[in-house]
Amino acid sequence: MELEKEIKQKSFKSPYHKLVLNILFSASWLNTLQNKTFKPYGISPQQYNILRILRGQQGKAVALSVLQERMIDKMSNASRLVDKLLLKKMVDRKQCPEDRRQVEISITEKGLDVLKQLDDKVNSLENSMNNVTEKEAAEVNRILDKMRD
Amino acid sequence: MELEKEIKQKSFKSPYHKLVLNILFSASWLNTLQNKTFKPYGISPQQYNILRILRGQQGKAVALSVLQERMIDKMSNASRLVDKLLLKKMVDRKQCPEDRRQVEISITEKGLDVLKQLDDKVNSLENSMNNVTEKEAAEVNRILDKMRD
DNA sequence: AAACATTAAATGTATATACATATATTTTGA
DNA sequence: TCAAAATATATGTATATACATTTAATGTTT
Repeated sequence: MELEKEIKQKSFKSPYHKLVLNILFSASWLNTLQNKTFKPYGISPQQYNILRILRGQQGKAVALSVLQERMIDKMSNASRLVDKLLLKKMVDRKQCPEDRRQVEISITEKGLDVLKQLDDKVNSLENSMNNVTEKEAAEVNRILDKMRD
Repeated sequence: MELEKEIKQKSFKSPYHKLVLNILFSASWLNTLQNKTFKPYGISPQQYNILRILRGQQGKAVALSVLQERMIDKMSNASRLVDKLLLKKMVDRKQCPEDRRQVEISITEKGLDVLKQLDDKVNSLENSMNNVTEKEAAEVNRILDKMRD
């Protein structure tokens, strides 16, 4: 739906102004969808993000700092998010023997299982955007990448 | 910068998958910029959003529910955000006599003054996206609006 | 008009975010 | 080699978000 209607604003002072609001609004919209998807499994979007990064490591443990730099939201607190996942036994954490400042995080069977159950739902979330063509998606990606230069 | 580099991911399983991450990442990026811009004035991006909506009313007071439906982030708690702005004397709040359930919020001189000081900085934030053309911005707007249908 | 439903806003609570500061360990270099 | 700098993570704190529940006022129905 047009952003104008979503936030009841008649017009924007420039396409750039609308762009800023549109990105923020769309992210909030996606976040709400994700929250609803993940909630039944007791995790948040950022916790899901961490589990996805860990699964991408094929069972290998990675330092917390690696998680930090790969997360979508760099400002979120990886240390405490890992705490939460640890309580839910979805990740393991152990001190790294070579450098005892570091901790190494890996995903557990339970974590993998939760991700597996979520895979279909996450896919259908992405498929629900099928009114956008692949070409259009790629175009937005190109422009957003450029915007952040 | 390419999202692939920003979150150190080699590739994405589809342009749609990248699109979701790109919107979330770009929103977080914008949010960080906004936080830095607003912080010296003691307000958050959502509080700024409320002040902007109120300024758009030409001094007229509006019900809290009007703020709610015009905010970018519908999930944020307008009631408590108004509390914070009230403490900083940037808005006024009074009970509506016709319907005492409602409260009417309006922006104060101090609120207008803060916005005025911020106008230039917000403009230059938008101008910093000048590597995106107007046409490209409009194209992204069109596609995001369609995505949320 | 009394009972019930609806609406507007406030509040409670758990979690997350933003950012500053602290702690522990390793690295560097005088 | 030992003090200082750098690094990795954890913690503290204020605010914000997500969402359920509560409170107060108004509307509706019979």
